Amino acid sequence: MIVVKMKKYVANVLMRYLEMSEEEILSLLETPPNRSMGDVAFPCFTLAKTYKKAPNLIANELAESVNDELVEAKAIGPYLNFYFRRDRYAANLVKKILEKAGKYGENDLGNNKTIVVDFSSPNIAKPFSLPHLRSTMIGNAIVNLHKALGYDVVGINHLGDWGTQFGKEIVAYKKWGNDEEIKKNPIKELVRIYVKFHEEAEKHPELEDEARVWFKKLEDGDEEAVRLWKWFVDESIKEFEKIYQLLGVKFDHYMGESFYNDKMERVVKELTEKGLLKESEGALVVDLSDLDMPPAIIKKKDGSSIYATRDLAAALYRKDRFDFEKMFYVVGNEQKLHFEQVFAVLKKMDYDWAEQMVHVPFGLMLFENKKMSTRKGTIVLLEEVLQKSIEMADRIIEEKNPNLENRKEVAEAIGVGAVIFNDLKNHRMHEVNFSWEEALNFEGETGPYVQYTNARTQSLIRKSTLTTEKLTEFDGQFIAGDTAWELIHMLGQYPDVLLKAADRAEPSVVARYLLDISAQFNRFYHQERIITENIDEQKAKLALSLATSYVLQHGLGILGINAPEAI
RNA sequence: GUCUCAGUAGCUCAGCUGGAUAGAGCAACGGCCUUCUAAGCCGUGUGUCGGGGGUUCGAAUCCCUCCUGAGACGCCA
Repeated sequence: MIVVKMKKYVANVLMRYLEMSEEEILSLLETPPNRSMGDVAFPCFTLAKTYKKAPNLIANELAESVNDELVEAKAIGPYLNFYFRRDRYAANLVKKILEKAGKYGENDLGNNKTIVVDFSSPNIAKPFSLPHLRSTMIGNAIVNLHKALGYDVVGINHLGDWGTQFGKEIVAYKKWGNDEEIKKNPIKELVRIYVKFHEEAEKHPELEDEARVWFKKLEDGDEEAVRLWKWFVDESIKEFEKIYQLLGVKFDHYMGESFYNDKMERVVKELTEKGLLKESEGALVVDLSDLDMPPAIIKKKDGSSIYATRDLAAALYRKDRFDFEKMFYVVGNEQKLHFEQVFAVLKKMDYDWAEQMVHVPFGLMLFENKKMSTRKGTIVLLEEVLQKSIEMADRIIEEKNPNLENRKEVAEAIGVGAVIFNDLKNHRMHEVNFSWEEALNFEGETGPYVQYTNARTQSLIRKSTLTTEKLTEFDGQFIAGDTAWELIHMLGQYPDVLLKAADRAEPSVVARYLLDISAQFNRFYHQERIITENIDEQKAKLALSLATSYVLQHGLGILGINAPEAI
């Protein structure tokens, strides 16, 4: 038997002595704070009531009776602590990881069921700013996680290519736009006139009405409006694609809001038939007061659509087309209420699959402690951040490893990796206050640190005379020392790390884990010589290094970060 | 005002869905490159876990309440 999950194994051992199910025991098992207290701990507090005995007595008695070839039980106070036979478990696990190679940690839990992830979704005619990085990379990680768990994943970029802002953009263009500039530098010029629109609208509120008129024209298919809109969209997508390529993010579909233009009547019709629509202050709304929510506006008083209508149309369309098991919306927390309303409306329409939709919110990204705003021109461009980071990586390579091959590619991988990792390492709900210093830091808890550690494992493999194919049999006693053992203990948890990250839709779980693995591998590396004279010893240690490398590369891959072989 | 989210070391943050002495990184100081990449490793921490109640064998973690900050709250997305 190949044992990967320590807790599962211990639970099965305990089942021989206790009248509890595997699940019950598993829910109680924990990992002791340090390895000298064992590898898995079973707290006996809850048994005290049923056995009417003090927990430490129960632990003692169990310790005496438990007898197993792979695991030894010892009582420490009220805890029953299990110590695995290190050499056997180590050889076992590392062998298993090497067999699965780059697939260790994956499983087929998803059973090819479909999930849809709606992410990134930048707004047309606006720059790809730093806050969009969050939706893009969190969404990308959720896509990768679910693929690794055996789901069919459909990634959709729900581009913000429709809405009143295009009315504003058209008005601004007609008043202040400069064709030459737009051709040269589309997004920059479009933003300039958009910002100007808002400045002017402060003084002349009637501009807002003009914008609404133009948006209505756009919805009605007015030739000029459509032509301008299409132009803005095409220019914007060109710029976005450069960034997606740099980030290594791909979508199965670009289906922006405009895609649902001809699908919204169905929503209105259905809502009407189901008697959910009512008029309020000139608009058509779905009343949600029974759920303590403000009404969802379906049609504005001028008859034009609004984002809730489009989101409803999109949900119905996607359910029809993809028949998803689950759909994730990776959108900022400030839209929480909006999604609650959309889900609530679907439920009122009697679609029980509304339960399968989840909003995955994340905290705002701030700059100098303030919300970034296109209107106010207080945004940090992602492109600029990536370029600076890549330059920084290149400078460091110049300094530390000037003869590196593929230097340009590596600098890109590290520079981009640093920015992505910096964004994904913290809990997604936290607000992130962007700081140049932190984003361009490559030491400590950073992407480059993990990439560096992986490059070290690769370097060992290159240096060794052994080939990786020969690493199938080795003696676990050489990787049973304290630092190696802690590393092995952690490597064994990777499958659960992926499950947890997917369950919580929380990429930072993976990022944190990779930092821990890296730190532990580096301790091992410094403390023990890996390429030793003793070939058996070298075999075992190299196998552990290779196993570590598989996990680091896989984890970085989940986060959407490249892992160069040498940096 | 109502709702949501956050409040852990000087700074940035972890803390396994209630457990054994609350941990990392940054910054600071001191060590470690004639042997596997120093983007590294080792050492040095007096923390009211925002305050106050409660739940229980046990609370940073769950409940209540208050304070602070951010965001949302019908025709923007």
